[in-house]
Amino acid sequence: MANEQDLMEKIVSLAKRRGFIYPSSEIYGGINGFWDYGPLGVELKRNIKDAWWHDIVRCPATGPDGRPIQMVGLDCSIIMNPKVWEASGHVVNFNDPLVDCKQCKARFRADKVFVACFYDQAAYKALPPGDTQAHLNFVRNPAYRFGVEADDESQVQAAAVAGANSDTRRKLESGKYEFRLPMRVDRLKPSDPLAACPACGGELTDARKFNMMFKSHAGAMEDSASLVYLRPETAQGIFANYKNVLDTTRIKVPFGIAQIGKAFRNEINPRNFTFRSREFEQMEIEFFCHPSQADRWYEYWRDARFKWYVDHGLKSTKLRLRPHEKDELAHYARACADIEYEFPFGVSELEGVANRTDFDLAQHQKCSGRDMTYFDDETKERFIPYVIEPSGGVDRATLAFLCEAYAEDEAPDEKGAMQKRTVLRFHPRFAPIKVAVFPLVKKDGMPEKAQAIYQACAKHLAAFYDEKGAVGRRYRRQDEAGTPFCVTVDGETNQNGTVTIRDRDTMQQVRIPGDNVLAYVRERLHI
RNA sequence: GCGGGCGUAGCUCAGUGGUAGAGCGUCACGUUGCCAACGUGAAUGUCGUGGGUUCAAGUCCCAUCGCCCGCUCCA
Repeated sequence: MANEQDLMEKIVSLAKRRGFIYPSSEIYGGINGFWDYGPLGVELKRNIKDAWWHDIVRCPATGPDGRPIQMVGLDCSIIMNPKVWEASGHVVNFNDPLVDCKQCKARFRADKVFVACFYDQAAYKALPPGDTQAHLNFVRNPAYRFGVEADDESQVQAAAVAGANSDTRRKLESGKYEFRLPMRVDRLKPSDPLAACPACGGELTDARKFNMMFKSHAGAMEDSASLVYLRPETAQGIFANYKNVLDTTRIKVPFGIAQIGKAFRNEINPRNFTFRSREFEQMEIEFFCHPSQADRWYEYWRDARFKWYVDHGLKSTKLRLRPHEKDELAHYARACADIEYEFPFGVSELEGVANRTDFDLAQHQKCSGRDMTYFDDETKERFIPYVIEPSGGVDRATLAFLCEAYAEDEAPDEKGAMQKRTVLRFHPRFAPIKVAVFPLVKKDGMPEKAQAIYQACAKHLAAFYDEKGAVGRRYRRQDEAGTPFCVTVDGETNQNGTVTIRDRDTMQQVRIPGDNVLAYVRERLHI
């Protein structure tokens, strides 16, 4: 763990030092949960988004039905009519503290749930005096404690007795049991094991407001009528536009709508560098299909998305595909799998693939009054499509690729002694800079020739020119930026026009004609 | 949210209540001949922020913000 912690610190440090990721508004002390991407970071992140958009929208694969996948893009506004969030369930119980049962997943208003105990007097008196732990264990024994829903404290005992079984009631009447310790659940200390679910007796989570949406006001008046939310997910914008897309594109089920965009969640506890941020970017597909085909499409997208991460360099040994257990599923989902990556700080979710059924469209149909059904002209069938949702975090993917790329190896210095080298082994598609061009020294016309090669490359791909300091240092700098190739103009260039081109990972150099640099790089990087 | 640790130069970090420091990095000039070269010089700090104690605070106290770790949480 110490090593992993060191590794994460090195990555954070490198990210800052080389301009990948900075703390947001750092000159004012930063702000918890917000991050900025620097010059290299913005290229990395953009490359990831571009690759996703290309592979999903522009050039989609063949689906499980043997036909090319139908996919269109969308870019929705961040602020929408608040009714969207009422329909989606995000606004539920806005002001009320809520608790969830960890066991049965039921949700209650914390100020309406009380916990108490029926003490077994005989057992209680038999406890060794002065043994605090024994008393605590006694009180927390699930056999005695219970939760009950009641409007206020005065009703707790009656409600508890009414809910008790006949055996318990007899013991209460005979004085063997005593009613004790009624306590509102949101007044317990966080995570107090006394908290018990009124439905099943299971352990409850801490009381908290579940609404994590950032709020603002649209218009001049800051009243409840002007209240709006920053979207906490991009999905609802797609559902809200589902009918528009159907009506304007001649697209047919099965098809998908893809979107990349910012979302905002007022996380209680941002943590782990950019992994859990309050402002983040999602790349998300809502794939609409016939209910009978949903399982098949779910499996297809789950496996396709997993493979995408593997194909772009995440080691399969560090990736997990974790299907959710039945009791772990959200209320709207019939199946869900997380694609997880083994970050230095632990295994965490990169992307979730869920079968959301017709929950969202049915919800919007109900709340908006608009018809969300689809009519299949071939089968003459009318239905609300099921939705398969692969939803990935762009910032999480960026962080995963950054962590995966980070490597330290050894390289000989000028005198032949081995020195530690830090190198980012990015997939070529993601490397922020594809090729760097150097003159070996700043004389004999080398800078001019190098500039010409740089200019030719820069028209087609991300290139970088550097003539400062020793060439070895420039190589190492590019290693830390993850640049796959470095081109050096030297004395021989003057004689025959050839340059050296150095590979980031092997550090081997080959001589090629200066005119061939662009073609060479494009061929090797498949771009 | 709770508990613990830490905030000093771009990075990593020293710093005993008494002049603000090192290594690396950055920049300039010179030198150069392929993997963090060398020489000379330079820039960079409200010591996270705000109060307090003191003749004097980077150092002690309080608050606050941020980061890290553990727990919790992540519809």
